[in-house]
Amino acid sequence: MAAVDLSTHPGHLARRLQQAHTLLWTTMVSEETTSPQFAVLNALVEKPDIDQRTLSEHVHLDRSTIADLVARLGRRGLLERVRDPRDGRRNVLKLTDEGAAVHRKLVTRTARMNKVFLAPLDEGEQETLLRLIGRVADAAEELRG
Amino acid sequence: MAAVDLSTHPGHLARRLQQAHTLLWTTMVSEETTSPQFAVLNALVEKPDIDQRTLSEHVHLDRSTIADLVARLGRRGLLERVRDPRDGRRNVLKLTDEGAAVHRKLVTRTARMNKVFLAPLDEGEQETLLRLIGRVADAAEELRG
DNA sequence: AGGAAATAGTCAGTGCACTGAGCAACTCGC
DNA sequence: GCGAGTTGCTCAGTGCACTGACTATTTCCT
Repeated sequence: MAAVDLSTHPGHLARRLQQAHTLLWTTMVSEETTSPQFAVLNALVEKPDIDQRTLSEHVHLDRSTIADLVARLGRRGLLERVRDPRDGRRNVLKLTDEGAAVHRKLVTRTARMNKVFLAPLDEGEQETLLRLIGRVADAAEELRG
Repeated sequence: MAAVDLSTHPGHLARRLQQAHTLLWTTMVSEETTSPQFAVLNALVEKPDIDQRTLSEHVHLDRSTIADLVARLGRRGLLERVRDPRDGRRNVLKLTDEGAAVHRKLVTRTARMNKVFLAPLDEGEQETLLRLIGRVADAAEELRG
């Protein structure tokens, strides 16, 4: 069996895309706060005081990953975990002032970075790319919702 | 500062795409052999007896990651690492018969999986998606080649 | 030939991401 | 109101992926 051309394999391309993104992120956005961490901060700005389960659905990460991630952000003082008095299973997540400040700073930087990242495509292509990735990801998540 | 819509962020979408792909891979292709591992096997079918450095360029992974990955494949008997007698720094990688057999088996399965993965898009859109991702990834890799 | 620079690989450390097992707390049905 | 099932979280284990520091080998320049 001959070798296959990986440039026609969406999984391989997805990995390369994410890898390229991570590299650009650390140089243009932040060395301390990663892209998934920003996603968590952003979700907490949008919906304050949610629990980890709800958060994990919002950012599309599983509960174990969220637990690690939130613990790291907690250690850096960007958020607090408070046991829900109404429901003792839940950790209610509260963004600290510092967490909100970090989010504010990164919002502008990510916007700048996204421009650079997508610069090789014209505006129509950029819109197409985002829409097509979204459709494939949505459909796949549907399968194992 | 208000929250941002992550569905317009290519990095977030890239992560979701890769995540969806990984999930489908483990159910449709293999539970033991991951997609990056398949990329390595495939590279060794295409170019036998290369060293880890060359391999890392082919599959777009850095040398530490390759070392781990190759060690795992070696432990499973899918390849062998031989010190190059011509150049004592190099590990020459040799696919075993079993490694070649695993590759053969996975080639057909990945083809099937890619079809399912991209099924939400029509044929033209599929081609567009792969091409656009490729261009963005290539350009970003160019920056820090 | 002999020392400086480049190259291949390893190792430690950090972070993302998943599964599967297990625990504590809540809800529902009777 | 009590037991069964569900839900939220944690923990251990594995694998991907990077940086930065280090070792060993080769190459290149004088």
